Amino acid sequence: MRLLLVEDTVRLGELLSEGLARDGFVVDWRQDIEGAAEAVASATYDLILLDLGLPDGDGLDWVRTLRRATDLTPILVLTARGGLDDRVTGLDAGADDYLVKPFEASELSARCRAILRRPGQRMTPVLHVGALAFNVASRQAAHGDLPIELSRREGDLLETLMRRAGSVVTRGSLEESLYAFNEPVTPNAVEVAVSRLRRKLDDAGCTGMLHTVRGLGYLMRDAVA
Amino acid sequence: MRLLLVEDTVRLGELLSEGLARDGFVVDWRQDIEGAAEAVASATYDLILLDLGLPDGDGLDWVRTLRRATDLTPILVLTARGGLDDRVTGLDAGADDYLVKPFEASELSARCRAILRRPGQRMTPVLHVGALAFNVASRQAAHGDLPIELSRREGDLLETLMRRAGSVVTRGSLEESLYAFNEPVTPNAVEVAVSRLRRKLDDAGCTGMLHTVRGLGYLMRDAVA
DNA sequence: CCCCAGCCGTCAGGTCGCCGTCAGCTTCGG
DNA sequence: CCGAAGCTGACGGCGACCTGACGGCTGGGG
Repeated sequence: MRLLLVEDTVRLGELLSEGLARDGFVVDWRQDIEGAAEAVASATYDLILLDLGLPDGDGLDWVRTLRRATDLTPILVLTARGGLDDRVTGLDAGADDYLVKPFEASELSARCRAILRRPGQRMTPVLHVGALAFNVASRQAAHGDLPIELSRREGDLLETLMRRAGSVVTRGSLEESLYAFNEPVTPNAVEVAVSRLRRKLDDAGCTGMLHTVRGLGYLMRDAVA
Repeated sequence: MRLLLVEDTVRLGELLSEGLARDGFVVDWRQDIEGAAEAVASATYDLILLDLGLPDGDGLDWVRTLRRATDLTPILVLTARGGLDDRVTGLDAGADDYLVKPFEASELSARCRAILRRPGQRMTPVLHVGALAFNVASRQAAHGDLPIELSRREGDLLETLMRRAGSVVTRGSLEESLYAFNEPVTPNAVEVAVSRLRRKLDDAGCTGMLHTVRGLGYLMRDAVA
């Protein structure tokens, strides 16, 4: 789960980035609308956290721009203004939810999870591919009744692959969803992660579900002949 | 997906070419506007990556020229100048997006993917010819329900043939869409690729769809008696 | 604070599939 | 029946991918 945090206060930005990262999110942090627009153009986010009152423009205008461009990424607005009017304006502009400052980092994480879990959103609590299941909230995988212990990366990887089960996920695309821009990483990192995940799946009896598509990427699908 | 990279710095050009190639793009790299214009005249690109500040002219002028000639290939401008004015000028000239240096190769790839995925979809997700289908995104082919495993080249080849199904595609034209200029290749390479593709299609039951037109090229069409 | 354990990114060496080349064969037109 | 065009089996180099080993880092005890 990759988030874009747009917040101009350095102190707060750092704090929130850390808190969210600690809760397992991959976070890109930008400090103005220009930077945010750039980030959105370069990567796909599962959620955008947007502070209003940015130095280079009105955040809500940006929301409208995004929506006009048919970008449906959920947006959570963070603001000090808590009045009902502001709230309505925000939701009208196309935001999905509001969180009024001040709040705890942990509260923010919880709210993020809630939005991502929302009905109609992309997050089903439990993903299934054949006999393989992955509980997104608890980060637990299982093959039938047999639980599979996964590390954080392995879980993230499995999640993205399962979400796009049946189609090829490019290495670049995986890299994008596993790492923020400020985490430089060799291309090999993804291979290694896949290798380790594959081993655990195999050990659990899920053989032949995670395919390599040479020159393109990886493909998750139910083991069919 | 074939890209034209226009960048005069040798070091950077090499780096980006490699990075993009690694992410599955076919890349032609030119170092000046003259070379770029030449390339555009002789091949069709899915995206142009244009550095400004080239030795033989202003890149933005070239963009305007292209647009005036109704060439709508998406253009991503790479530049060190990040000011808002420059940005506006670039977009006004007809560029589709801006990426400010310095950036990572992986970031560039991501941006390319984002642009290519943009609405306006120049690309039908699934091509059909008779019972034969090819999913351009997942690079998977199928005859009815039976999936057909294709290598990268085979997929590229099938894609071009299916896109022009019903008309003869010359060997030269195939060569152009499969290979970048800097990949020297004997004419026989295409024949071999066709041969291998034909075998896989035959094995999957798609007999007699891929015809040879002696002296001209190849023709893909539904098998009719 | 130190130590230990697990995670994970890096590296290097090995394996293997892809595909371009070649050469010999087949097909086709005249 | 000849020559040119096209086909295809064999081969080999290259590079993508895999994986075991290593070590920096982090988080949790004690």
